[in-house]
Amino acid sequence: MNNISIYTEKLRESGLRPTRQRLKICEVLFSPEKTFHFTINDLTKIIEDKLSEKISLATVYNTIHAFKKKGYLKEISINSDKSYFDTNVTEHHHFFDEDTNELIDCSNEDIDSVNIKRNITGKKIKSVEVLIKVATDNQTQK
Amino acid sequence: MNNISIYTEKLRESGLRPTRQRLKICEVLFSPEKTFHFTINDLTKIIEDKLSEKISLATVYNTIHAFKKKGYLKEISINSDKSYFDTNVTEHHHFFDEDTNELIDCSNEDIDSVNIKRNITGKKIKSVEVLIKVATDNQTQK
DNA sequence: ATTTACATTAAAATAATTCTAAACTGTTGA
DNA sequence: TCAACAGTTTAGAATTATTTTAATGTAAAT
Repeated sequence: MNNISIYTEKLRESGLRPTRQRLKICEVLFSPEKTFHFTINDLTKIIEDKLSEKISLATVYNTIHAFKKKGYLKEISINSDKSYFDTNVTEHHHFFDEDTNELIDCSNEDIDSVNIKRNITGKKIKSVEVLIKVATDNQTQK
Repeated sequence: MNNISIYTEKLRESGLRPTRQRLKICEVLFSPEKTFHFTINDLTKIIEDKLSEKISLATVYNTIHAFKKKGYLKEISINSDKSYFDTNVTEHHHFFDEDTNELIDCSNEDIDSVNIKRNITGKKIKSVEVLIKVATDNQTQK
């Protein structure tokens, strides 16, 4: 698998220097066939465990924010304690399993598009996100 | 205005002791005719400035969480840096102004109810929240 | 009144994230 | 090719939000 040249190209296109660290992070994030969700903590663990690479936490944050700004990642807010990121940057919504703290993608068929009948003067809609929290029946609402 | 006896009663009903601190917080949160949004920081400032009362930050956190658990407040996650709370506990959605960091309630007329066509096996839907991020046109998406 | 269980408090601890300033490295252009 | 510059990385410190701790205080039950 030599995606490295592809990632190099992509990074350069977006005005980001293709450094060793960024290429590694690209591999972790964009090589899997399926998109996925992660926290900075998850990502750092993957980098350390799977690839036996040591990338400074600050660099991971920098890179993730750079990728987010370029639109290669989406940030999803569920609770305040940490940020979740999504490698699926298409417009879509989420289920959040409160029992397992797991995020599940909604496909277009899962939910009708949200119809907003009001707008805020002078403002443009930047994003519309639906978050459906689920839990087993006996669970208290969080 | 003697809501104090009302709050005392409410607290007692929910199994919370009506302490001086809790009654003060009730006054700040539930006396205004209009519901509103706040962060813990906002609330602490209001308590210190408007009422010249000093309530320990830990107590504010405890109380807000107790009130949330009892269903007197809702927590809204927008970004990871802080939690927003809402004294409007009815089912409703929000606009979030990225320029001003302001939360705006959606009324029922503003948005059609969200139609979810999928369910997660063994799980019950606990909440459905729509968050519409807005910003002035020239603003970069956050 | 006393007791008891729940609350408050300041301060310390923790966790997520950002900042800093120095060292490093792609890239550009001589 | 190589020097020089601008953008990057890094470890560690700083910051911010929140939680924990352990001692003290207080509402309510006995």
